[in-house]
Amino acid sequence: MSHVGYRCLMAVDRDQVLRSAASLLTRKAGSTMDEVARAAGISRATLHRHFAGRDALVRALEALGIAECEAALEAARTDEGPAADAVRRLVHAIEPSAGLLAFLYTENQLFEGEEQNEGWARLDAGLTELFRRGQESGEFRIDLTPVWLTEALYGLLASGAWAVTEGRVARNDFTRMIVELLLGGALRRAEP
Amino acid sequence: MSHVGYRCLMAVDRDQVLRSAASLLTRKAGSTMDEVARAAGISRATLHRHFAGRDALVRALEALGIAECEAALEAARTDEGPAADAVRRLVHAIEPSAGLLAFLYTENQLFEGEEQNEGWARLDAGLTELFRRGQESGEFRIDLTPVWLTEALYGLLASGAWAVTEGRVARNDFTRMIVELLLGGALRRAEP
DNA sequence: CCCACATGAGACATTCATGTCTCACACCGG
DNA sequence: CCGGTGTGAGACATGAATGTCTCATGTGGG
Repeated sequence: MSHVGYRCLMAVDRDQVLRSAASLLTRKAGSTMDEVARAAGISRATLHRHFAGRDALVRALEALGIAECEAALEAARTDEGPAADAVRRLVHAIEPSAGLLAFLYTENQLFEGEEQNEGWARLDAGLTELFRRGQESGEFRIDLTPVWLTEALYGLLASGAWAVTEGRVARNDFTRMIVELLLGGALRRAEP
Repeated sequence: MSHVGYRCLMAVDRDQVLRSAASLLTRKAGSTMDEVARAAGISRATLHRHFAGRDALVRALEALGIAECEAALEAARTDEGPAADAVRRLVHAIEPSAGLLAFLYTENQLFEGEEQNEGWARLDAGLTELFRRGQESGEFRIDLTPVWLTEALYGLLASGAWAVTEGRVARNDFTRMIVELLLGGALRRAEP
């Protein structure tokens, strides 16, 4: 009856279900609750015992995505060293979460309501601060606003994840492609 | 009874309805057929007389988006002059369609089916060719594949349109922000 | 051995968007 | 004035996904 006993008896951990759902919805955003359940190897009833409904599931995925991104932001130590290197570390750390991020990016349900998770605001603030620091240190150009650079990074992460799942970009090139484009742009540099 | 008479008597042109739907769905992707109808100033019945169903409407919007992008690709004359200038002309020409493009970008229904509009393939080919030309002329770096640059451009257009509607980026900065980031990147150049 | 408990399977009601239909009305040309 | 025609309003059926419920089953611990 104890909580410990309860959790240990669960055939599938709630977190496992969440990961499975993230994996499936990343590939097929319109999946049914039934499909999500089957993908996790459980029944629809059990899925409902973990998440009250589809909305709750999506919200949980949102929280998971935010948590992973915040962990990546933390792990990348974006306040240390050159900003360009920090961006590289950050993208590399976010890479495993890029698929989930892309899914959340297209789940407009999350943003249509008036109240949106404050986690996004914290993430935005962290990223924006990184770009602002890079501008202040003279590494980044100042004619592109930190806010836009943040938005652009989200967009590149999403399209990068999409391009990988579609097989148009090699999985191993993900981080490099994004970082090189975001920082260096497409133009050939004069001389290294 | 003639076709001419039929069309002239329509209070609202089918194209107007399509534009209105594009405008609404760009802002609220999950809008109902009823909302789309009301936004166009017509009844749901009339909307169904124009488009057999929601699927048909989305397909029509897809065709519209493709047509607009192809027109922009044409107008930008991407096979003339420096590739960088061509990219700038192209983004500028696509700007009015960016919102619609962003909507289609998130409408995964369009890509889940096995058969997808060949217009996208033509667009991809045109964009990829532009980037390839830029690489060949020595303007663009060769370590970023033309396919990735194409995908990245889509992503930047979508996130740019989104950022503008959210008020995070000034509407007038749309083209410049995208082009400058795509071509020049965030790093401060050594010297102009 | 027995009990507690999580689970799977399935039935069931509900909700919502959609698709279809009818009918009355306004308008326009003859 | 009158018939044709497009339209709006609304009723109605449909289908899909969802949310809720019950019950049988298996398993693990006491």
